[in-house]
Amino acid sequence: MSCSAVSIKGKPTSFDIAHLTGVSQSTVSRALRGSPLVSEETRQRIKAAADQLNYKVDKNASNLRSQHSGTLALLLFEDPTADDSHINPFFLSMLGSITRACALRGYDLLISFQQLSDDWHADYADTKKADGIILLGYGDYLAYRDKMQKLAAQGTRSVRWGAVLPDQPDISIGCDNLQGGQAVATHLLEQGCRRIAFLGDASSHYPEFFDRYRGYVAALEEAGMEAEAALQVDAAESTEQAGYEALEKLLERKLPFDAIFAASDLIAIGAMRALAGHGIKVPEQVAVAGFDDIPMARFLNPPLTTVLQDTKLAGETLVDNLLCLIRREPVQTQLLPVKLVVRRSSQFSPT
Amino acid sequence: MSCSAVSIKGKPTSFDIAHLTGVSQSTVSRALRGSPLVSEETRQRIKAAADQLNYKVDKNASNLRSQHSGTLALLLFEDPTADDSHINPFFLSMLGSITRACALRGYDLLISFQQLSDDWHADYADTKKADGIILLGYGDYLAYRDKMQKLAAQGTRSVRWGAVLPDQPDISIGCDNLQGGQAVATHLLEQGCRRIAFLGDASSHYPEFFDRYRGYVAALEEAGMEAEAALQVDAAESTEQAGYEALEKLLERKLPFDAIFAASDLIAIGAMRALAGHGIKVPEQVAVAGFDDIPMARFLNPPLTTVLQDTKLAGETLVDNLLCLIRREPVQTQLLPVKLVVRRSSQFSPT
DNA sequence: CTGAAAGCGCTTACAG
DNA sequence: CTGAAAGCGCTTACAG
Repeated sequence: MSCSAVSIKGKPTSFDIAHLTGVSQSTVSRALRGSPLVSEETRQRIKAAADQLNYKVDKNASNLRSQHSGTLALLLFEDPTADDSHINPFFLSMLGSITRACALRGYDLLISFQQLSDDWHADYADTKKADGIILLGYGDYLAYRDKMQKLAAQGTRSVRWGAVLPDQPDISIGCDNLQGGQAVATHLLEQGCRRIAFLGDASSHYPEFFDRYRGYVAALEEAGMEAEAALQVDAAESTEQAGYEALEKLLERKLPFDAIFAASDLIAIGAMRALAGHGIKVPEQVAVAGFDDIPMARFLNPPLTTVLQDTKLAGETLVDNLLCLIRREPVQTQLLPVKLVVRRSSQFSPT
Repeated sequence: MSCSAVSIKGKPTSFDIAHLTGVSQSTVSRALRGSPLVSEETRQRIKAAADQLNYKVDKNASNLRSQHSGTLALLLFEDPTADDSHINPFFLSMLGSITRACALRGYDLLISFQQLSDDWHADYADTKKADGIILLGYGDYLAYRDKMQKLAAQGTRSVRWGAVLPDQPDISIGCDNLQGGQAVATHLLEQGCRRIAFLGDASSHYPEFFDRYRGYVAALEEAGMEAEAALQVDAAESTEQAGYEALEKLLERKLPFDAIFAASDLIAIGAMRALAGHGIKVPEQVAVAGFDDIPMARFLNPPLTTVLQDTKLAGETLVDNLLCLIRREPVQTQLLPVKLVVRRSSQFSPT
């Protein structure tokens, strides 16, 4: 089909619209950007012409000129697992809510999965492809802390999902891991469990797990008990495999335990598999609880007691805070509420 | 910290690097792009200076000039569910593999979730933000077919995940749904099931489901049986809820059945919940199979027999084909192999 | 309310 | 192998 008005090769430009409507190119630009300087009648004519030619503003040109991209970048850090096909469902859920939050605010989203070990090629901000960066993922906090520091030093605007720490170089949003951990442990104690093992790293390398652990310790202390170091088993990666191995390690210690508090749902799933392998019944003999409430938690056998993080709110908060940063408005680190979700895996009933 | 060589306000440009190294800006650009026209010695000097100033090529400028963006866009279509928080895990998995495939090929990826009902604002290509578009998602094929046609007419390069159809306006990559459906039905027949219900739309509105249904019909015919229309129940959306409702509808028909072939795993999960609600035992009384092999399939109770689609290969194929299109190389629609994964849910054992 | 003009930071013929 | 220059398609002071 040929155009009735002007014959144009390739994509039309604002000059084409200008010719077609008999105004200047500046006016076309203003009209399409919604400038109040253009009369309504002119704007309508211009819009009609733009529609007719299927004209769209070239973002590369407008971004170059106006020096912002209307785009955010999401960097998802993965454990460098051999099997690269599965991302922690919790982060997938975060990714979904961040994508939606961006769209609602008129921003596009670039995504990138990064191996923590790789060279951090978060060039999106440096190359002006994105106005700011959202960091997301598990991984050794201390290992990428200096990278965040570098980002901040370069003036890159970024927010991070993770533990809110006193000495951090950036803005972070996280859920109340401490309170979540405390809620889980309190619940398990209420079920009658007395020897609760914790599966997950409890060091400043993994501050979110550490906070969950601290909450667990706090709950025990509140109940007049003391946390036993031998009942904590590292599981740095938040994977099923790490959970499986952590439980095997726990069993090797030959200590009695009647509950498992896994630092994440994936770890809990692995632990449950290991328990089943040893013929230990969940929840009758050993109660189990996780953290995250990933979609499959309710479908497990038995359904998993866990802590729900509101990923929708989390995504929105991350995006909103980053947009504040971009607009140079003041922002603060924030702690989001969590909710204990009780399911059958914690219905402890020793005989 | 202040720069030792030249004092610069804001981000450095290629002119800054040129001044610093005593060459022209053109040479800086060539050197950084790896042009063979630059001597190795000069290139090294320029690279060193660029590193020192932390210079990065402005993508908006280079994209504008060179007329391509090095970016692909992924449009994920969602069922307009009220609860907007969950995306079908299968597509999440595809999203992961597409992201990785893009990264490996040096492309960035923009993502966007789209409601099928919404105005299709796939402006990424028109606005030059992306060189091409990947379409992904369930939804009424006929409802967005003309939109794809429009995309193609505008010269937008795009590939779609979905059924490979004779009359389609675009390039699509899909798995062999027909063979997958046949494999499931054959397996259920081998388990001794004789009255296999199909849960899922079987019309050209949902061509992937339709192909799975056709495979099921073919398997029955091969066994000398005929598909019974009353044993097929629509479940247009691929959601747990749709599966639940489909099974309730099936039960209302008061027809005997001994197996459920759900057009997707999510539908199977909903159906299993409904079966449990009626006290019907899976797999003893009714065998169940799904399609997709989403991560939670193996954790269900009982673990779900299903059809694995190789999402890694699928993502790579989509990206590679789109890149071919962008380079104006010939491409073809492709059918990817599937694999039956047998788990306990199909261990039919009537008493 | 509108237009002429400068310029965002590159890439790439063109000329040497 | 290198440089001077044009130009990608916009936005936005500046002048009216």
